[in-house]
Amino acid sequence: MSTLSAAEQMTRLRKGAVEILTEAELAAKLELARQQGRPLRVKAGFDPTAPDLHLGHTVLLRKLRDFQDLGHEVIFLIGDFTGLIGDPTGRSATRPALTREEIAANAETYRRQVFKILDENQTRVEFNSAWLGKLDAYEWVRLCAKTTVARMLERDFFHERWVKQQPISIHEFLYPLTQAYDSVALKADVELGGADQKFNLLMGREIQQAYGQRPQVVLTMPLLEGLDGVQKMSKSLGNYVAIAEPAASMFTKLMSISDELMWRYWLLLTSRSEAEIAALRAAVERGERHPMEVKKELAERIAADFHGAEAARAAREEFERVVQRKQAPAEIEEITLNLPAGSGKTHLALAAAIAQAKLAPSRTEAERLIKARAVLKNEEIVVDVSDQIKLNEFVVIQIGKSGKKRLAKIHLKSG
RNA sequence: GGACAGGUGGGUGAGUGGUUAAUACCAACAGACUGUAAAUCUGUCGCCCCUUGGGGCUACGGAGGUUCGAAUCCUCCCCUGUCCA
Repeated sequence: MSTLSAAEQMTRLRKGAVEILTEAELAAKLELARQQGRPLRVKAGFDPTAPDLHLGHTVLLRKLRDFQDLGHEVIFLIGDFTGLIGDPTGRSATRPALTREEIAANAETYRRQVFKILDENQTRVEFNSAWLGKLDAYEWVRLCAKTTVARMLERDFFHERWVKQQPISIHEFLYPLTQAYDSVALKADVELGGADQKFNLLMGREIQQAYGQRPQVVLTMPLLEGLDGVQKMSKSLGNYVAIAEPAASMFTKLMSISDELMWRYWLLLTSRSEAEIAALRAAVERGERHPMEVKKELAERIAADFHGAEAARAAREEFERVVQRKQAPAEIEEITLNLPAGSGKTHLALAAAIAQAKLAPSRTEAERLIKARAVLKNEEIVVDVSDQIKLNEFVVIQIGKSGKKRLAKIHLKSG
């Protein structure tokens, strides 16, 4: 247990949080925990729908880590049962339910990734099917009886869909209800979630009380904006940085964020205190620090969290060499393409080669890129749409600007 | 169970028999610019084949039908919503 006072703990826990409902209750729980030497049970649920975690997920994980550092018990709850329902949050349409096999595979992927942030020794991993799967019909009805349809329709996205005459399936109402029941089953003292989870988290408080428990404290974290700085980071929008991706790619992507967004990332993705970040920002505004340098430091820190300081440093150097000085990268992927045997062909259209090498999604798209003067062959812009590669030729193909370019060395062979 | 409305390309959403691979906006991709950006401007934005121009194929919930020709008309089916019970 931490020896820090409740007030000192609060300072750390408040950093970056959107809301704490209520702060007074949390302070009281922290104080009680300290006196009794009993850590708080801090719960956060994860939908096993996204097999790859990205930086957006780490905002919450980092806050859980804060609790761990203060000596509290973190319950990493994998919603394998609720995954069968499909969380309707943020969707205007019903989300397809996952199969048991998909959920199991995704849950495993989660486990492998979260301990880059969380301390494995202080983390209890639970699956909510353990208790939800055992509820019988009688108990389900009793659970459903603890809230009302009107209460459900208060939730913004249900309300929106209701007003817009869009479908709402009954089982979607079960999602907040089951998530709330998880808190009952775990006797959670605190539950963390994204700001969009507020309704579900508050439902937990109500249902806990209905089952005669002390309500959990709700702590919500912001949804991290994606690389575009506007929409929340998500895989489907393509504006994300995955935890599992290579350091160099992480670094490059992070360098592409706007200067304004950089401060959000400093706040939510690093352990720097709010005071330190404010000082850094002031220095940039006074012109003492160059935003690019500060952004590099940010990118390097984040890359280091997942790949270590050395790899992060290398990623930075690679970025400086390849993107800033436009020099060739250390390694170029080599792709070998085969001409059909016996076809008698001695060359392949460049556009076709690009498509086959998966540097572009289709040949049509590859031709468009050539027409847009975005394709470089051996460092020269390709002007001819019908350019070709000869048999046994090696060519270095580069598409797009150095920052997000696709690069490969293509070797055409007879197969 | 009855009455009515609707299902279009990644998204929103036009289009009611042919000049529609399908208006517009957003997203996406590329080029210019730059501090690596962001913003802005420009171009592209179904797939395949030959190729600086053209050809073919697939597409407007699903299956049939009418027609020289259908996203557009007809029939049946599936899905969604509203009102009534």
